[in-house]
Amino acid sequence: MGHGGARKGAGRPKGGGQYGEPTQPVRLPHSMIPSVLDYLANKGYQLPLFSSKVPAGFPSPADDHIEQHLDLNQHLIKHPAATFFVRVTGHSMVDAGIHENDILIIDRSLPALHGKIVVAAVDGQLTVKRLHQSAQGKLLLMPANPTFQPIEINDENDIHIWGVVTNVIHAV
Amino acid sequence: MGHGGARKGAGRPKGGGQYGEPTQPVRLPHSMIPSVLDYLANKGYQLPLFSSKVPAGFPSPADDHIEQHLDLNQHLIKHPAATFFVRVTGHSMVDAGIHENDILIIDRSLPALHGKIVVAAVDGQLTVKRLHQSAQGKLLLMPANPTFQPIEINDENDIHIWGVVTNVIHAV
DNA sequence: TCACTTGATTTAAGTTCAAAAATCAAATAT
DNA sequence: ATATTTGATTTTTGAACTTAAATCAAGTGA
Repeated sequence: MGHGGARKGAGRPKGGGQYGEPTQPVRLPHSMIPSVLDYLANKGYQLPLFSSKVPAGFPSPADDHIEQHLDLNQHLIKHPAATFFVRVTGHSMVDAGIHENDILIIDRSLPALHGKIVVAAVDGQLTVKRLHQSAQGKLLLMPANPTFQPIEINDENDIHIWGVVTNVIHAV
Repeated sequence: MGHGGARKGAGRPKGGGQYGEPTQPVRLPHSMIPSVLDYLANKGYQLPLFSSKVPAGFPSPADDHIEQHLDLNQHLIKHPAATFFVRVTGHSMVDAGIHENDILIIDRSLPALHGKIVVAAVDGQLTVKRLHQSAQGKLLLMPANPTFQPIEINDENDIHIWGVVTNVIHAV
């Protein structure tokens, strides 16, 4: 009558699930469940990173000669709560490699130091400018066109620096 | 003796949990649990996107005047299984806005069409080049230096196109 | 003897359950 | 009268439990 019996290898195979490894139930907020499942399906967006100086005799990225794996969010966004994006309009920063429709990654938690490219609100409008610190210690927004005067940041005018540009994302 | 009693508003407040909304147990693979918790803590990296043409009288990004929310992975990576990154070495593509140490996003599933910037393996080395299709329909990799000859892609030489560059990520 | 069916076993996956947390109100103490 | 303690209530939250899926081996029939 006995069919089967206690033995090694019987039963549903270990690691035969959809993830190929042990799982555990964790509670997720309702609104994030679809997004997390997408995140899982894409393995956390950990994609291979190659270097163009590495010999590449193997035409498939699915081999072992991979420098490392990268998640864009983790790599580009150090302070998620303090980071936002700005889509560029106009061509005022082409000399800094910033073009129309580029997406800028802005970190509000970084100090606005001399020479940094910043996003500021000037006349109620967002603008991207390079920050200069004068000899007197005053902060100036440098315009793209040198015939215009630098814009000083002080308590009188209503100019606020929103944050420092950390990366430029350009669609080719 | 009765303390408390059935009444509206008694008990632990609804939405008082760590997520402020109902939750549900979902099975996750062990290896992804830390990464998913990080993903949740950062609200799925859905960060605000502003436009620099939008009036910005409000100095805080934490207000309602936000164009939309964006997740870099979802926005930049349309085919996760076919996408990889390449870190740029050298200055051969500066005219296309590609600089040393930039990270290129490559999609292997896009057709390598005339004019596209592609990553190819030439002489066992990864290189970034613009693709040209000649009048005869031959595919050519155009070198940065015009004194060099274009490299033809055919069955004789061992040149493979790995994928099409979709975006350039540049650290300022 | 070989192919097919049936029962046992083991893991996967999702639901349910029970303990913990947080709040309100009555009871008690100051 | 005011502050503190205690019990009741409701939701959260992590773990236990149950059902389903997949595999092996013995039994059955051709």
